Parts: sequence; C-alpha cells; structure tokens
Amino acid sequence: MASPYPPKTAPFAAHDHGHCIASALSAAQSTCAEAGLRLTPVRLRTLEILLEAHEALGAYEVLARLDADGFGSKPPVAYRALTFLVDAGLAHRIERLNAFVACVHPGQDHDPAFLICKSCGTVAEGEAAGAMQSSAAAVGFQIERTTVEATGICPACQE
Amino acid sequence: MASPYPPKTAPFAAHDHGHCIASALSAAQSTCAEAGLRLTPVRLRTLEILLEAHEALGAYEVLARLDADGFGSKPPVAYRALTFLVDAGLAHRIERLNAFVACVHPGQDHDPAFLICKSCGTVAEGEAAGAMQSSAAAVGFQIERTTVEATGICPACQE
DNA sequence: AAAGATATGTTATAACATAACAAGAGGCAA
DNA sequence: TTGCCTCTTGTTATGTTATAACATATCTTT
Repeated sequence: MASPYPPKTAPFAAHDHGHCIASALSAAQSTCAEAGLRLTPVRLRTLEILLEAHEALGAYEVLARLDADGFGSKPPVAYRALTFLVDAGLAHRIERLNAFVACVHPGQDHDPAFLICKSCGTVAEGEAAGAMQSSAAAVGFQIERTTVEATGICPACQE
Repeated sequence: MASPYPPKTAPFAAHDHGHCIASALSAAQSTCAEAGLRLTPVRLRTLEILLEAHEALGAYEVLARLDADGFGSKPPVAYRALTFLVDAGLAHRIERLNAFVACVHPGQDHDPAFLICKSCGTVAEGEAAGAMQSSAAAVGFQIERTTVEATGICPACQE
C-alpha cells in the first residue's frame, strides 16, 4: 500500500533534511558499535528508507524498497530489519498505524510519544515522560514499555 | 486463536464478577437509550462476551463465540459489533494486542490508559488524564483520541 | 580451518481487517 | 396499510499485516 499522503519533508517544522539523515545514520553507527550490535547492509538500508520517508512506513512498503534495492523480497526480510531497529532504539513502531518511523533522537534511552495527523499522515515524536509510571506504581505494576500515541490534526492542517 | 492464558476473574484485585457484568450491561442499556443508539442482540451479546472474558479478546475469538450463539460467522459480524461498542464508549481497542476489552466505566467520557501484563495477559484500565494535552497544545496539535498502553508485569505475576 | 553463533533468504501459512453487495427489520408519512 | 427510507445483519471475496520453520551463508572465535 503506497502512502495516501504527499511526500513529507518535515514534521510540523522546517529543517535540513539531508543533515538530519546524515546525523541520524552516524548516531546509529556509534550506538550499534557501542552496544556490540551489527548494523548490516539490510538494516542500514532499512533505517535510511525510514529516514528518507520521514513519515511512518508499513513493513510492506519498506519491503518493496528493500526488494528494489536488491535485498530479499519476502516479508521476514523487512520485519527482521525493522525489529532489529526497534529493539536497538533506532526506530519506533506506531501501533495505531501498524507502521514504523525512524527515531528522532537515537542513542538516548527514552519513552517516546507520538502525535499522528489524520489529515496529512505526519507523525511527530515527543517525550512521554513516564506518563504512566505513577499510576502503575500505585497498583504495583512494573512497566516495561509504554505506547503513547495521539491522533488529531496538526497545526498545518488546521487552516 | 484461543487465549494463551488461564481464564480471568479479576484485574489485579478480587471483585464480584457477576455483579460487575450485570451493572455494566445495565449501564450500557441506559447509555444507548440516552444516545439514541440501538443495542441490538448481536451488539449486546458481544458486550457480554467481552465482560465474561474479562480479558482482551481478539475479533476472531469474539466471532467464534457469536457464531456458536447462532449469530453470523463471518468477520464483519464481529468487527461491526466491536466497532459499535468502541464508538459508543462501551469497549476499547487495545492496539498492542489487536484485541478488545469491555470498558470498566461506560457512559462516562474518559481517556483510558491500559496496563497489560505480559505474563498473564490481564489488562487493567485506568485513566490517562490527558497525558499528552500539554505537549500537544505547545505545538498547536489538536488531539482527537489518545492511545496510552503499557506492557509489563502485574503485581500477581511478580512473585 | 573448524565450530558455534548470527544473519539472510525462502516457502508457506497464520492472523487481522475491510469493501461491496443482498436481504431483512424498524420507523414514519401519506 | 402501503410505500419509502434508514439502519442492521449476513454473505462472498479479498486485502493487509505478521510469523513459523527451514536452508544457506556469513561472521567470530578459537
């Protein structure tokens, strides 16, 4: 399924996208090096694909691009690379969209939160800041991972 | 897919389940009456199924039970009933599980948050308390609906 | 170079979800 | 009461997302 939205260049604000990709990639390199993880060609290319798209991509969209680039053409190829990136903190899964985005501040341990525009499809990443920790602690629940997402209308689409 | 967990009777705390079902059903009746919504047999039965399970059920699990009760046997039957309940605020969709739970305080408008135990599968509903409103407002994003879910280990499973 | 662990790619299938159409049930105006 | 409209139910068919299991290849360590 191709994106129903126009191509993205920025999440609610202009920025130097080329630089944003380059710095994310180098951050990914060092993160993996430090953690002893192997950022192989498929994995690297998958991350690039997410960074270039600058919007949430479904696994099968990623797969199509990997296939076009000469990598494998079957679902596990994409799912494995995406799972690796998510586990390494280099990408996030957006549950509401069954899709994936590159992390905007890789390397740092964080609790991401997402604002998803229903009109243009843009996904902005922010901090959840342990939103549920206090209420979870109150009942003795030990949180491992949080999913915090909001759908709505972004500033640009409100006009 | 059947549940990989033992049957549930309570979310992290004992309670009178029969009463909990009965009161939820009567709350659903009045909510629908007030809102001019038709709580038809399939819809009512679907709600009962979720209440009886007292855990998150996938659409196909719900469908199997509806079929066993003489309702339709095809996916849209379950998805339509579930969509109705979610829209009416009588049930919630758990994105992380692709599953549905009955709402624990139907009728009241609220922002639900969920604690999902990875060990026993129990899903507890709490309040998200506009977790993202302030950060969204800061960038001018207009929130329509939030998804707040945490996976981890519930008190009972920590032993 | 051999052994073990990790990664890639494949086949096949499972699990989740919706579009589009036909038929029935309820409300309501003439 | 008939006719019309709307909503609901059920079906067929298909689309979309995801993983299990296995063979091969590539790295790492000794």
